Amino acid sequence: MGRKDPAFAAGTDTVAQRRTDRVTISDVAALAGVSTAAVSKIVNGKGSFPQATRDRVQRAVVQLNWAPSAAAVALRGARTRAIGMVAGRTPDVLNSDPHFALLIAGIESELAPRDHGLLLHIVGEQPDAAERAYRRLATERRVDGVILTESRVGDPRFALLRGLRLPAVLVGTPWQSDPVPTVRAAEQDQGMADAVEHLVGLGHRRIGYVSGPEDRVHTGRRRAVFTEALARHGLSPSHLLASDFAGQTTGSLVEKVLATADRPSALVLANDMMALAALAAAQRTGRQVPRDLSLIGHDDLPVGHLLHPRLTTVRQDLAGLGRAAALSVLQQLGEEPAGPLPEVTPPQLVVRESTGPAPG
Amino acid sequence: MGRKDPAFAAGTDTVAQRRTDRVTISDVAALAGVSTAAVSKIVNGKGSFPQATRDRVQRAVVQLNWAPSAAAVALRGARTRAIGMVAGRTPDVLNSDPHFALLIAGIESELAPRDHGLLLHIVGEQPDAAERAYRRLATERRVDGVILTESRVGDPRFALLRGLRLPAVLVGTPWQSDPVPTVRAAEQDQGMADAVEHLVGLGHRRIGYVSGPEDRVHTGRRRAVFTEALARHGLSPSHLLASDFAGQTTGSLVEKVLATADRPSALVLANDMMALAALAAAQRTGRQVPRDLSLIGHDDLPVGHLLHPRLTTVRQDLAGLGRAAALSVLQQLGEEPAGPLPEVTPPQLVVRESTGPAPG
DNA sequence: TGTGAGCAGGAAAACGTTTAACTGTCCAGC
DNA sequence: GCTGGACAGTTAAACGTTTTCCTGCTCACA
Repeated sequence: MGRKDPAFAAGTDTVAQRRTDRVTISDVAALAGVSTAAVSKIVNGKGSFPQATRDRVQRAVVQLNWAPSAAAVALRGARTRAIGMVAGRTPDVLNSDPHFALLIAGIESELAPRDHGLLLHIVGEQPDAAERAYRRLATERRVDGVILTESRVGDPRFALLRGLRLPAVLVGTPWQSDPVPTVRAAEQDQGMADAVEHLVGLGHRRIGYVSGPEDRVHTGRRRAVFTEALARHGLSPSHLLASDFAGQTTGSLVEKVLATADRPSALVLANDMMALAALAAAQRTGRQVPRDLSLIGHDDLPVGHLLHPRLTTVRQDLAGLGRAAALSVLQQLGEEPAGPLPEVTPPQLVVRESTGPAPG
Repeated sequence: MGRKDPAFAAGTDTVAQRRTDRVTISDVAALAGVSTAAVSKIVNGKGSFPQATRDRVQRAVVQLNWAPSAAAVALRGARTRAIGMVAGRTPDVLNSDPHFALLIAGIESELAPRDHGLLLHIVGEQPDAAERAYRRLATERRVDGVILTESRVGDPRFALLRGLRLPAVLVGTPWQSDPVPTVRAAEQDQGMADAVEHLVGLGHRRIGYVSGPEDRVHTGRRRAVFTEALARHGLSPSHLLASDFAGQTTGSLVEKVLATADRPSALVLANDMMALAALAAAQRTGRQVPRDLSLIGHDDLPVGHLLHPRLTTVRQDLAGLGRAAALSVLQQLGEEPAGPLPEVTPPQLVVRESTGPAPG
């Protein structure tokens, strides 16, 4: 067994300490009676070796429980086998919007089987914090590529990452025509358009939209789609509100709007948590959903169909987006054969119980 | 500028390619006119150098936008500056339980300012998947330490990590007396006990408990606390149900219980999402909360006070736990001065609107 | 004039892999 | 008998840092 262990020239008990220390490829090589090069090639399936040698090496690997040091592999020029993601949100907003969790789950479901890690950085809202994070990720060569979400108006990250030569993929709609690879669903506006059709078909005429933060690219886009869809029926939005993603703000905003005389009979909201807040606000002010007010959310988070009434919403295939994004970076890295990415299900209106005929 | 660049012996345009490649410490050294050793010492604040030299080096660093390669630093024996976390849950359960997001946010809030990364792995529920993930993290030396959550009955991870010599900290209650460092709140059972007191005080006598999966350590513990608190009033649980963490299961379980003749008048649930599902189930079967049924959740997730009625719950300081956990690993690594960890607020009953007097 | 301290900084090894280039042996074919 | 090729590996360089000794040099002081 341990008979073949190399006895390096070293201080007497340094060796002892060494032995209990991490096991390296040389230990494996010594135990298998071959060179480190042979071990490396065999575990990486590179050269051609007789079965007997391969077995000896494999046994040694298992016996010593060896795995190549990620640092050494990375240094040697191979890959880090890690993908980065920087979330530019404050912790509590992040928390109240499970959107991220779903996306990350999708990403990991592709990364994990390929033995890649996800290096997550949650930085505050300040734009330079995110930039610093990316810069560090790149110059320290901590990751092979990054996944971006929530592109913003005038987003500086694309240029930054190009400059840093860090492969990247954006989940969502890029700002202008940024040449960064992008994953998104086909017909991505259809869901929102359908939502408007649905409401108009139910007789609603006073329909408002509560958007997320203005600096997100999708905020403007979705609102535009909303407005255009209304325009096709000769209508215009009764209210255009901008909230942040936190439920509290949305709640009081909605309460205020509902208190006015020209209140909407239906509200479309930028995500499901905002819709949940709106629902609560309506109930709190003595209104019933959908009798007095119809609500449509966005994303189709699991919470939506636990509610009473169940939430009508525009389903987004967040996990699918995450999966596609992960595969896209891996393709750029040559870790995954090129080819079409898996389909991302287009946004789709899911009619449940929070929408109904217009009152009166 | 580039005049001092070393001209390595190499093919003609290989050099050109090299130049556009990543910048290394030698480039900085050449530009500043010193050795790489000097650069290293100066940026790490080690030796003593005259201010002029320090300035030259700093300028060169900035000019070339250099940062030490994480791989090289790690290989040299310093730290990876990354902490690992393995979530042994399926993606959709992870998603429907925002508990994780909050914890992660807390962890990152301490890690980020110290330039540490969080390497996240989401593996399925199979126990060996998690074990493999830890093993890889350790043998590949990808992280300096790990944070564990959700200790399970007979949890093999502690022994595993000790064997791997990977510093670890557990968030929550260890199984038996595992000698792994642990962060948890003081008086961690008080919240649950108060919940029972609260219900009994409102006149409830038929009180049930809906727990999470049996293999979690806290499942048994909380249920025991629940049962004991009832016993102090000469009562015993009217129902003890075990659900998973998914809302669906809980919903149908609660519907079923409410349909029986000996139904409880109050229900305590293992987390807020389960309470939300229970609320919906009650409403769906025509019952009003809290008139016909009182509900108490656990964790105090933001969603709880967006609901109608607002959820009475046992608040847990998840972000605080995350922060303390992060600091605890950093202390073990010597990255953070030893000292008391920040206080984690003890679990605390937050009475809101989902609990009321017992009916009839 | 010699000596030692203190300063400013350099040379080189080490960390653990991967890989290009090479070596030695054996055998087939001419 | 010699060449060429396949086989079964080995040697050594390279990746980019950090760190442990070093080496000159200057200057004060005996």
